[in-house]
Amino acid sequence: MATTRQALSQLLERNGVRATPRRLEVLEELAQERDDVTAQQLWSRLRGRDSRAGLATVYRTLALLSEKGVVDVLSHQGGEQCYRLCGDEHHHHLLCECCHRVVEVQECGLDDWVSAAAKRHGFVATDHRVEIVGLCADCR
Amino acid sequence: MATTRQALSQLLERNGVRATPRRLEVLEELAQERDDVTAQQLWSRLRGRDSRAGLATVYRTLALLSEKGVVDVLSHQGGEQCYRLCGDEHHHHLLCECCHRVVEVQECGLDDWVSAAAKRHGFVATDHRVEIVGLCADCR
DNA sequence: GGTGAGAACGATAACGGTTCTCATTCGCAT
DNA sequence: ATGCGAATGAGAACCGTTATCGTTCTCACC
Repeated sequence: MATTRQALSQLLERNGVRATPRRLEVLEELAQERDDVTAQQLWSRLRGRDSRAGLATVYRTLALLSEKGVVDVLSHQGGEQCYRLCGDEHHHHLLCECCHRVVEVQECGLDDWVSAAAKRHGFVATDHRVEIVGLCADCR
Repeated sequence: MATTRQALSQLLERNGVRATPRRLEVLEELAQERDDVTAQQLWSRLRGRDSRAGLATVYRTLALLSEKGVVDVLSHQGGEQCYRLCGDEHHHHLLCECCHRVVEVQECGLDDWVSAAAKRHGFVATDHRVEIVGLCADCR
């Protein structure tokens, strides 16, 4: 994941989001996370650094970024929302049920299966989400 | 979906849940829903009938039933939790993005793909969830 | 048919994550 | 420099959910 200010700023502009200092701070922090984080976690980490970003700004920024497709939202079974900076392309997620590690699965190849399953029930599929839950290499 | 009191009562007992009058009312109402419903929706529908079930009881019952695997929980992208009475077997869901209809997809057949994708990243898969979003026959 | 212990229940308060409000500050074009 | 609209911070408000607690119900046992 690109972590320079410059690259992150371009990432924002490319997706039609004005690159303000606060948004860059949020995005930069997000880029350093290996796994997904909640808005509150992100906020407290920003607090731990020099940033004085308000909680509302963190929520606003994350909502904006997820709307623009810059970050992924994982709803994590009823708990709070988790955010993660992922690649632009279509992908799915592997979740470790032990350490909660999140890994992207880039190779999808499920389009045929998805549209067949949809067709069988009279649907036309426009999107699909797959979450694989399991144990990562470390937790096995 | 079986809708007789008797059948629903057996469904509860079979899953280790005592079949009390309140729980039967909740389950009976749930069995009449075509799509998924929130706890509050279910509660107000029960209110509309003869039941005086409390909101807390509805929440408690739904939590218990989902824990025992009797009902499915759909997290529906950040909003509130939705509940649905589904079949016992492993299945996935088709969601209509227009009318929010929910249809079960019984045929999975993704196990090989899932374990291969997991293995590729050092994971061992224990479970997976698939949601297909699209348009149903009526909304097309 | 009572009786007692524990589970279930209803009403409502409490909780926690998220969103809204509004006054202030900032960014940018002029 | 200046003005205007967007962005921001602090905290209140909101709302779905959970906890509390006194009451009621269920059911095994007598």
